[in-house]
Amino acid sequence: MPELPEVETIVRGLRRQVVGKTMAAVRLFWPRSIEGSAAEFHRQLKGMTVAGIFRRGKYIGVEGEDGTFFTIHLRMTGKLVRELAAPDRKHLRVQFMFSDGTALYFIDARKFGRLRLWPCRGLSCPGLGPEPLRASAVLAALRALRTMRPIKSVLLDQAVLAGIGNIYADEALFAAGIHPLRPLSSLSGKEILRVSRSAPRVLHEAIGRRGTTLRNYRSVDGRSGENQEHLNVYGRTGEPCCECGSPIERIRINSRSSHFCPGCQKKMSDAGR
DNA sequence: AACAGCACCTGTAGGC
DNA sequence: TGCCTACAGGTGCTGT
Repeated sequence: MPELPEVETIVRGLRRQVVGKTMAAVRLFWPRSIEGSAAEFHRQLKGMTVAGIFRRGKYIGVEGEDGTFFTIHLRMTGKLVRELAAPDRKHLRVQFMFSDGTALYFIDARKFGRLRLWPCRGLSCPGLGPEPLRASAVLAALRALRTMRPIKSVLLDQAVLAGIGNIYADEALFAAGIHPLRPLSSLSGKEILRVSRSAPRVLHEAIGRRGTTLRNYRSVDGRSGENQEHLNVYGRTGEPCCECGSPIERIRINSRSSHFCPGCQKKMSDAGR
């Protein structure tokens, strides 16, 4: 479900809601949501006072005052909410009860989301690329790679850049005017520069709109995002492109949908743009 | 190296 | 209504 802008929105909400609170009780309704020992997870978290909340890529990190650190990855349908709405009840996987009487619920219809104790303090992780929020970071990451893989696959690779998912990869490529199947190594310097600028831009814009709500994403206080009103290609198969009017096409890349405008995103290099 | 296929799971939408 | 298929914002494994 959530990509970087949605996770960032959730993290900002969590900071306001749970920092400083103490977990009086933790209940695991679906223990497989916990990676590693569920018993150990429960033992470590009970009584923990939350000192800080962090984001790294699509991971949420929660640090306790005693240095305990755990992560939450929401995968496709994970949600963190303060209030348990009736339809969410059957998807409740983990419940955190705080000593002030408030609660935080981990809801996850498809059960893909994972919580786990993190071995070290902080969210350093050797498998994650840099944050794609600055053009210079994206540029450096793309320039360091030489591969014939499609640019879309590269953007989705969390080891290259951490946080971009299917929506924002498609939107960033549309904004840059680059076809998703173009091999990275075929991109000109100017084209690499365009992607490096468009990816942070679409992410920052989406954060400003508190993310994209297509189905079940909600911020911690239950609000929808607004970025779905501003998508140019994702989920718009057959609709006219806002720039040139061509019908948006959908193809499969690495078994995932890719949406693009055949008029604005040519398959061949377009040095003239 | 990089791909497809499948696994993990459930819900929803559309065709018949 | 039911049955079927396809599809979904993610990641990780296996085989080729």
